[in-house]
Amino acid sequence: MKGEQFAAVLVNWQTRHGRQTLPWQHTGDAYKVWLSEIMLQQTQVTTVLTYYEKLLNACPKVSDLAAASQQDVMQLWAGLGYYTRARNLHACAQQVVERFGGVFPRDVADLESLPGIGRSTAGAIASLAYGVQAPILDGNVKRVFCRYYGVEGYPEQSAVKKQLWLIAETNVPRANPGQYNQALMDLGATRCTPRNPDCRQCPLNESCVALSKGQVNQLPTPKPKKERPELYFISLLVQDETRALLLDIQPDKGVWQGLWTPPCVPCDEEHQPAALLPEFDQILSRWGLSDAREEIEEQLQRLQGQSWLVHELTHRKMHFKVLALKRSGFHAAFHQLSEKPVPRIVHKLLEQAGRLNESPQSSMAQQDTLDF
DNA sequence: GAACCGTGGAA
DNA sequence: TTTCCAAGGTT
Repeated sequence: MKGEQFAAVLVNWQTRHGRQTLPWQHTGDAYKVWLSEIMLQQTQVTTVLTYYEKLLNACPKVSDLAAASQQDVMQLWAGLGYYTRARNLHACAQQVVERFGGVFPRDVADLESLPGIGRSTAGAIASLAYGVQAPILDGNVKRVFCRYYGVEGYPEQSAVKKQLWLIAETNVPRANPGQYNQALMDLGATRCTPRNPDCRQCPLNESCVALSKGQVNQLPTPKPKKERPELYFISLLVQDETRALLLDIQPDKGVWQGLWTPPCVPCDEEHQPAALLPEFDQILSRWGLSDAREEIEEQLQRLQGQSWLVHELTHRKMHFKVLALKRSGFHAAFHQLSEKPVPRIVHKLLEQAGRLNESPQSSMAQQDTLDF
């Protein structure tokens, strides 16, 4: 199928079968399109919706976001993951205000010069918000192209990626580029899915190379598997009667930087108490909790028989055990969870602590609190 | 290039 | 249960 017809078929299909009611669609608002595109990077629509509404409610305009504090932005993002996106989001909003007078540029190169906006996101914003003839190449589009054109090889490989971008550039139409790009994404999300694609209801099924060759389930070529290092931690949950929790900010390197977590001591799978006690001594001393040393020692012994709480990241497999303390009175390092940006694991750890504290006949599950 | 960076849902 | 991967970008 030639480029013009390829686009026409997709646009026609999008009108009848594509998604039309997503909150950032049909707004003509580049701020909303940008916000949704950043949140949707490596993240599914259903996950994004609540975060999108929450952030847009807090920051109706890009100038509101630019004026917010970084901690406020992180808190609005907390739980979504890939937190560099949140820092870039904030920096981008500030640059749009400073460099472009509070209006997102329509030029793709200008868009790409902004933090957190790469080539695909720039094309999405330009085409969806401004009707600029610019291609996109996200995971959905890669999959559609790999199958329709029978492209073999892992899509992130540079030669393959180059070929896919060439296809994307060639096909994007002058007319309705935004709806065409939306069609590609909708097709990938609802018909040309990673598994069990619905080729019967695909508008491209008469000329799809993968379908004609019976290669739909082999394309795109899967990414090579990587070993994930397994990491083990003992986390220390100290909570007072107001539910305030001892939290510390993560350093500017590594996972969860800029977010707040309870102290976590790295260890090995065996985690011998004798080896860990000095580490906990340091933590207790730092937070003025040295009187809890014996209790910690007892709990470390007890932890030996317990199973690990697993938290999987893209490139790490993390294991946690929970050590819980109750403390009364004022501590400057104690914070309400609602007041600090915390990663999801913190909620998991608290749930775990609540379960451990539960008496057998108590069925009331405590959330985000230790049972006093 | 390749490593890094979260989380949740589907099968 | 495990595995895969979702509207990627940055270093």
